Amino acid sequence: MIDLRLLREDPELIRASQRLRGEPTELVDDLLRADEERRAATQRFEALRAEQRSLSKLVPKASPDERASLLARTKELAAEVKAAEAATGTADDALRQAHLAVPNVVQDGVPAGGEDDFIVLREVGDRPAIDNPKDHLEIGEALKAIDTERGAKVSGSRFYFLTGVGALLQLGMLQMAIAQAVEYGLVPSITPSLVKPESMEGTGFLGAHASEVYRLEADDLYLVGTSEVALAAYHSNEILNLTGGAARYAGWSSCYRREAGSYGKDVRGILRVHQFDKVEMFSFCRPEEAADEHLRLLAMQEEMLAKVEIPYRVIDVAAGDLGSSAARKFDCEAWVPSQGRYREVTSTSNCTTFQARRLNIRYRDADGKPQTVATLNGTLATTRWLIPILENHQQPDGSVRVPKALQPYVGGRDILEPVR
RNA sequence: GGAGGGUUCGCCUAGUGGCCGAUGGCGCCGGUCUUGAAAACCGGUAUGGGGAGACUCAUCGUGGGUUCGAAUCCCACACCCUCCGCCA
Repeated sequence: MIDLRLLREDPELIRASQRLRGEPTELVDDLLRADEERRAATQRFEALRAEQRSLSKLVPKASPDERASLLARTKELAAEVKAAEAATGTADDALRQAHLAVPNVVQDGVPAGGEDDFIVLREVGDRPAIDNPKDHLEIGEALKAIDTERGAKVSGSRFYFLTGVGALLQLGMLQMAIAQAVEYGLVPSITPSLVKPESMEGTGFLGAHASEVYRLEADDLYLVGTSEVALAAYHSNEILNLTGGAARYAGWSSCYRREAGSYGKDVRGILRVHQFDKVEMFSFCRPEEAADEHLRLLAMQEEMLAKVEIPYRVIDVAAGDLGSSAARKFDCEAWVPSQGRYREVTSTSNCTTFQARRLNIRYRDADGKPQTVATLNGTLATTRWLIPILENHQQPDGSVRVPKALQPYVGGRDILEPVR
């Protein structure tokens, strides 16, 4: 939810952000109107309520004949108060709806446009020269590391088993991510995969992406698509102490996505699956520190990519391709030799105060006054990384070289050999 | 799944219809005293909304109801705890 004070002071700023996203500016005017109507309704109610309370206090002191007329008046007032309260409730609901409809204000410098209008900030690493590169599934099957056939047999399409060195590789990579996170002072966390509706809603995943989310009808719980959900809601309705700096976490969880509407897209291998594992970073910090914090998260992602020795590029995602909570988003895309192009392997978003306002997460400023925190998130490692790791490090004989930094996390193996 | 107990301001607690936004203790902050600290004493100590402001409104788990008036009475729900059963 955007800051209503900012909206009142500078509605044009919000309209400009909407234009950058390619979203209607009318939503901004709807919100302004709803805000005004709610304030008017509230004032009406409060005036009536104040009168009711002061008259009510006179009742016990009144003489018997005064009392009769007083009671007549207060009885009338009670009905008016009730009506005014109902009107306030209606206005509140309308405001909330209008409020939820407006996405976060885009940060200065974000490119305008949609999915293809990103800006490439840099390309890092040398792409390996591989003749007729095999794709990750072919390599993974030869290593007996990835089994999508049995995944489909047991659970359906877009499910898979990681076995043998495949399982070891994923566990090792995620452990390396946690180790790096700990090194930088993040609190390692294993988070719930099932969350209540308010947690899902608070993080903004029930808006445009509601159809992406698995819901357990019988228990009214949702399967998270990322531990961002649980980590964001972890401090909901709290006032954090940020005097020692940002509160930072690294959450490890399985993630679940319905991938509705992506039929026929990336069906081969483990690029786009219903369940995967991920280590996700999450920061709560002062709003004025958020842009720097964002760069810090990006740097940690790049450090991880360097450790697994895969070429990648960093893109500044265009406004129209941002999630509703994000003010800015950087993606790292790894080089995938079999496809001859870059594919997203990390994403980091600065949600400024947008997400925290909905989740009611605050800190105390220098004057001791509660203020809304900024939240940021970013991928540190995920199942998908196995793709560029296997493909970029494949050898002509079908084996796969293990990057040096990863070797200690896979039992010291430096090479993964095909299983015959 | 069954039975019982509970949910009040950071923590503990008082409060059974108006004097209650709410008692007391602990904690915390400030002050006095002290070479310093502790102790003692004094004062302060929820959040959100509206208003230029004096101020005002909301919030005692949540939602409804009764009443001129609800932390307090009634109904429903949620959550927590204990015990029994079941499962792992």
